[in-house]
Amino acid sequence: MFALVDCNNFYASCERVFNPALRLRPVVVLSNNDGCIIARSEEAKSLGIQMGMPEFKCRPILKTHDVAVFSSNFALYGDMSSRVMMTLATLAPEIEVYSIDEAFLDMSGFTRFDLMEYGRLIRRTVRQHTGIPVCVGMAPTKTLAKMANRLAKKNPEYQGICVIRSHAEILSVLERTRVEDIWGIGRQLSKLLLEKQIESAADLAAAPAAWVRKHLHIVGARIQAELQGKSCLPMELVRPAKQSICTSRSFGRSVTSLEELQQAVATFAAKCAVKLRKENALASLLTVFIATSPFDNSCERYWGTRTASLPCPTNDTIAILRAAQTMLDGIFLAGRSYKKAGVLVSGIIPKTVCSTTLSLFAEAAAVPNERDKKIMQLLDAINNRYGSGAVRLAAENSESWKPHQERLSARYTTRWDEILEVKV
DNA sequence: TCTGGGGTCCTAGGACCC
DNA sequence: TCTGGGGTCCTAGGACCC
Repeated sequence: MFALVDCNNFYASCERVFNPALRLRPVVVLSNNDGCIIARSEEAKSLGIQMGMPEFKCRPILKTHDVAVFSSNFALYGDMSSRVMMTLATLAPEIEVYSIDEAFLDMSGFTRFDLMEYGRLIRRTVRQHTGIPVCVGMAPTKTLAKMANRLAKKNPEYQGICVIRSHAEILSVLERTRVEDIWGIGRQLSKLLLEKQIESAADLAAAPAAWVRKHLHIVGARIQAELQGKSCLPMELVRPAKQSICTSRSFGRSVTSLEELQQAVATFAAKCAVKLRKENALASLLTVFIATSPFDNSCERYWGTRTASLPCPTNDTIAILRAAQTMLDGIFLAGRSYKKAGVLVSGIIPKTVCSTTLSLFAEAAAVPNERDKKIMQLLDAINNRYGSGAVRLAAENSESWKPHQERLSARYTTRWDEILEVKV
């Protein structure tokens, strides 16, 4: 048995934990740059505010119903997430942190337990330790546990818990779930399935296996097996090493000059280097991209991107930043209004493996030496202690392109100086 | 005026190896 | 004229997830 524990309206719930006045108000949280709605409390959902809606389009509703609107505060959500996960880790022998607000628990040893009762314990404990409401779904496969969780969320009479175990229970849940609501079936696959009159999860479970293998490939075949109660997605207890790391932002305003783009790209390159060092890894490929707005029809859309291999795998801020600047020169076109840029590092290798492999062109490529490594260590140490951005390269500058973040709440759990702030 | 960010896996096809 | 079998690596594109 697997349990899927999923936080309810996670970002909105985080805002409420530290600001109890919000309990009586609908709450929404915006994406970066205060662009789209990415989280809604139940009250906000029932006002008809859709996930992913641009904020400016629902401004009238937000205003009329006195909705509390927040910029996204990832320092807060990330820390709250780890509190929830730490609590969950005490409630099961194995836990897989699946996303910022979800975790699978291994329930296979709980055969003698009343799982409903245990689900209530999980909910109560997480609520008590963190203030975050969660729902719990339990079933013999991960896909079915996801489905159970969804039912627990959708039907108030379940009181946040849904356990499916017997063959009859599985069948009943499959019949009540449409294909597009199955974990792993997105828009394209739903379309294909609906054309074939496969409309419910029960239909998919009963579809000919060869057809599923052919049209939905291996991923679909696994989903089908899971729906039939055959578990083929095991618990993943350690997070696999990252294969790519991306830092990108939409700009608060349009940016036209190369100089401003350089400042943005420098900032993103430096962020990628920090993330690489946190992963204890080196990157061998670097991608830089810049883009105009996809929504601005008054001018031609431009998406400039370039990828190059680094002379020598590295996580050195200065080396990555230099390479990124050169690549930016190659894709920059004057006379455009840029709205977004980003830096992506890939070809990632663990530091331990690579430290012995030298580039053929090592001498020419200015391999990061001991001194550079020491500088990076100091940089990280200072920023860890005094806050990210306390020390940075002069090339990093967000003056001109800084994203909007006008409704940011306090970082209640990670900053002493903000702990008493409550903005409503 | 205003529209997010960060990932993964799979497949197909080409180039290449023995 | 006839031309096998079994692989790897890389990339682009498509699909999905939160």
